[in-house]
Amino acid sequence: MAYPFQTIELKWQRIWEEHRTFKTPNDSSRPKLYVLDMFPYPSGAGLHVGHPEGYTATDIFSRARRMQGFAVLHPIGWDAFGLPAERYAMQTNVHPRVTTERNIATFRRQIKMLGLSYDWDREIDTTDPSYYRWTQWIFLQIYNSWFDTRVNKARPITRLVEEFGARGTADLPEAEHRFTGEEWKRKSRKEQQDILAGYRLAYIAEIPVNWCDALGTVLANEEVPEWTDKGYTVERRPMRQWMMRITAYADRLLEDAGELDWPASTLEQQRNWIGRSEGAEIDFAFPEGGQRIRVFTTRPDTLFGATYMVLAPEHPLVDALTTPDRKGEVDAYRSFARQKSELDRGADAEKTGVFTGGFVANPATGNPIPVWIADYVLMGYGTGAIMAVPGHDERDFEFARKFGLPVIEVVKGGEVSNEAYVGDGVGVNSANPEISLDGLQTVEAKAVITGWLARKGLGKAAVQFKLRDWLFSRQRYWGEPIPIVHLEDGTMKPLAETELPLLLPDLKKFQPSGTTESPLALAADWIEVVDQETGMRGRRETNTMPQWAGSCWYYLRFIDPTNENAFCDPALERHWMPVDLYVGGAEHAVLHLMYARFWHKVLYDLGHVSTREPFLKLRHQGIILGEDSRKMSKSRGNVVNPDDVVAQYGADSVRLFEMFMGPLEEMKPWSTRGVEGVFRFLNRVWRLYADESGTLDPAVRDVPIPVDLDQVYHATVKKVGEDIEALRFNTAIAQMMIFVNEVTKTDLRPRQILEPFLLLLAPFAPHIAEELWEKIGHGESIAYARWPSFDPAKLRQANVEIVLQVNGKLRSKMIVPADTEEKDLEARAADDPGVKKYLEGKSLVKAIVVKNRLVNLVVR
RNA sequence: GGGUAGAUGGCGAAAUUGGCAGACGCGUUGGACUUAGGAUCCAAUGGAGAAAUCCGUGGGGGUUCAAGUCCCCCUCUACCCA
Repeated sequence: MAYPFQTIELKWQRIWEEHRTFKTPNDSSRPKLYVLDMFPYPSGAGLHVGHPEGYTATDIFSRARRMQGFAVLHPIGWDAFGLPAERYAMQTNVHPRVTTERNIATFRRQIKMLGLSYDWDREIDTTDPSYYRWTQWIFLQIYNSWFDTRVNKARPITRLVEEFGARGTADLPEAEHRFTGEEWKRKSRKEQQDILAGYRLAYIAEIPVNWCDALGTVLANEEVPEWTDKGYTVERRPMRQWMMRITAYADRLLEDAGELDWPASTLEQQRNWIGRSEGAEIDFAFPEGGQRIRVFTTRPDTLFGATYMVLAPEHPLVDALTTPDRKGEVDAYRSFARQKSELDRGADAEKTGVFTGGFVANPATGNPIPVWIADYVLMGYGTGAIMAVPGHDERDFEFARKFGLPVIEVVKGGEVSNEAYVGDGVGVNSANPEISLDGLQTVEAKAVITGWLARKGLGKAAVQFKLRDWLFSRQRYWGEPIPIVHLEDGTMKPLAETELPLLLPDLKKFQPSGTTESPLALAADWIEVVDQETGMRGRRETNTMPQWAGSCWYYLRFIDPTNENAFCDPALERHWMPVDLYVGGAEHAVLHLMYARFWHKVLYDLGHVSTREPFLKLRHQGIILGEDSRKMSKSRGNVVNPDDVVAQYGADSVRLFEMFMGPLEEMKPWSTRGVEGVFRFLNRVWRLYADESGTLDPAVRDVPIPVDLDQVYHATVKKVGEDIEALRFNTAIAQMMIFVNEVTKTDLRPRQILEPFLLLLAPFAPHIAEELWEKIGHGESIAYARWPSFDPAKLRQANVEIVLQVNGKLRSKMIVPADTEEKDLEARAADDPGVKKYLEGKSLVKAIVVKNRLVNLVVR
C-alpha cells in the first residue's frame, strides 16, 4: 500500500491556504530574503515539467530559510501579455482577456498543486490595469528623462529644458544641434520637441525593421527565422518606431556586472551582446567638399590601406553619391537587400554589392576611393559605413577579390596577396607629408594616427558598442498601450500620471488593422482625443509595448503589489531589494535580464529604487528533456504533463524527483522510473513513522541511539544544510536516502533523530513532512519549526579505514582509531600482510602518510 | 567562425577540490515473503578472469608518491552569438 499522498497533499495545501502560512512576514527583526522565480507566461498548454524545476529549487531554498529564521518574500505572478492570446483572438474572436484569465487559472491550479510556498496575496498579472498602470508610469519616467553623459546618469528632461533655456548647448560638447539659450526660446514647440527627442531615453525613430505583412507586425530579429520557416515573408522596411536608449547605459551595464553573482556564461553573453570596442571615428569627405561620411574602425592604423568604402544600402548619403548611370543598379540592389533579414546579411554568404559611381577622399592619402554599397554593412551597426581595408580585414578582402578592388599592405606580418592579415605588426606604406606610421607597432600606430586625425579635425578616438537601442514598439493589441498622444501640430504629449492607466479599448473584432498600425487603430473612439490643455485634436499612439516591458519591473511590484499611490513604497523597496536569489531559464540570459537591468538603472538614477542592480544572485535551471533524451515537443509526443505525474505519484514525488535528477543548471532527461524511485523513498519514509493503519508507529519513541546511527544523523543534518545553501539538491536528497536506509536497517525508531529528520525533509517534500510532523505530536505547521543543528563532535568516527598503497596502487586497507599518528600509521602499514608481500626484496624510498586517509609506500 | 559549458557503468549521476573512482537512485540478476507480484524486504551488480590479478573517468602526451580533478595538444556534444 502506497502512502495516502492524495489526501495528505490536498489537506496541507488547504491548511496552508487557510492559515496564510506563507504570507510574507512584516517584522524587520529577522533578516530579509527575497527569493524570486522568473514568472511564467501562462500559455494555453498549461504547466510543463520544466517549470517546476526552478520553482521547486527556490521553494526548497525559501522553506529552509524560513525555518532558519529568515523573513522570506517568495512571490509568483503572470507575464500575461503576448502574441498567442491575440492570435487566438483573431481566429476565434475570443477576447485575449478571457483566454488569459483561463490560462492563468490553469497555471495557478497547477502551481498550487505542487505545494509551492508562494505568498499568494502578492500574485500579480501584467495585464491587470492596476499593474500596467505602473508599467505605463515607468514608461513615462523613461520618456521624460535623458542621459546626461557629464554625470553618466539619467536626469529628468525638465532639467535639460531648463539648461537649454539658460545656456543652450554651451555645456553639452556632444550636442548635435548647437544653439544658445535665446535661440532655444525662439524655437517653436515642434522644433524644441524634435531636439528633445534626440535626448529622451524613449524616442521615436525611423529605423529599418523586420515587417511581416501577413502578421501585421514587426518582428524582433530573433523571431524572424521562426516565421519565415512557416512560409511568411518578412521584409526590411524603415518604419517609425519607439526606441529605448539602452545604449546610453552600455558602459554601466558592463561595469556593474562585476558585482553580480551570476553564471559566468550569462555574464559573458551580456558582455558580448554589449560588444564594446575601442577605435576611432574617421570622416571621409566628398571630393567637392561639404558632405562627409563618418566611419568607425577598430583599426585606424590601417587607414592608409583603405582602398574603397562601403555603405549600408539604407545609408542616407547613398543617393547623394550615386551617379546617374549607376542609379538603376543601385536601386535594384537596395530593394534586393531589403528582402534579406539582418541575420542573413550577417551570415557568411557570398558577398554582394554594387558601385555607386561616387568617390570620397581617403583623409590620410587624399586619394579618391570608390564608394560601394553592400549588404554586409548594416545600417544599425556603427555609422552604417565602413572604410574597407582589404589587406587587413577578411570580409573586405573577400569583397575586394570579387570586385577587383585594390589591396594594399599597410601592416607587415602576412602575405596580403593571398589573404588578409588581421594581426598586429609593423606599419608600412603608411606615410604622407605630415605623418608616418611606417615602422610603428600597431598599438602605437593607432595612437599616432588617431592623434593626427583629431588635430586635423578629421576624426577622433571613439568607443563603439554592438548594443543597439531597444526597439520597443509592437503593432499589437494585447500589450500595454503607450501613454502618448500625437497632436495635430505634429508634437507629442505624454499622458499625465493622473490619466493612468490608459486602458486598452474593447474591440468588437480582433483583426489586423490592414495598415502598418496595430489593431488599436480600429478603435476609433479610443484613438481620437482632444487635448484639454490646448484644445488641439490628437490621436493616441497605436503601438503597444513589447512583452518584455511587464517583466522589466515585476520584482518591484511584488514588494508592494496593491499600492495605488506608487509602483512600490520606497521604504519597502529599501527593505526588500535587491533580489537575493533569482532562478530562471538561461534563454533569458540576455534580453529579459538586460532590459530589466536597464530599467532598474533608470529608476535608480531617478531616485525611485535604492540599488544599482536588481538581481544579486542568479541561477539557471537546466532544460528537462523527454524520456527519449530529446527536447520535449508535442510533435514528438514526449511531453510529460505534471498533472498526470502528480495524480500518480503525488506532488512531493514530482518535487523530489525534479531535484534528484542531477545538478539544477544541467540539461537532463525525464524518467518515469526515476519518479518511481523517489516515490519508493517517500513510502519508506512513511513506513518509518506510520504503521499499517496510518497511525504513528509505537516504535517511534525515545530509545538509546546507536553511535553509528547518530553519526549518520549528524552527517545528514550537516550535508542537507550545506547542500541547500549551495543549491545542490540532488546530493542533499541522496544523503537523506542514506539516512533512511540506515534507520530502516535497524529495528529502532529513535524519536530523537526521526523527529528532526522531518525538518530536513520538509523543504523538499513538505506535504508528507507536515503530515508526519503532526502524527509525531506537533500542533503547529512544520513550516516555521526550527532548523536542526548538528554536533561536529558526533560527526567524528571512532575508527577510520586507512587505504594502503604501494607505489600508488591500492594493496590493502586497515581500520585504525581516528587520528592515529603518521609514524604509527606507517609502521602498521608496513606490517600489514596485504602490503608486506609487495615490500619483499624492495627498499623503501619514501612513505607518504595522510592522517585518517592513506599510507603510500614508495619502494624500489 | 567566436564564446561558454560539458564528455565518468546499461541509464540519471557522486567524488570533502590532488588521496579507495562510481555514493545515491534507476535498471538488471538471484533470493525471501506471497494465491499473485508491476508491493515489500535481503543480497549482488564498471569490464575481463576460475583465481591471483589486470584494465578502466572522450583520445594522446606531461607534472606528481598519487590525476576524473592540475598543465599541453586533439576529438566530439550542447547552448549562446555571428
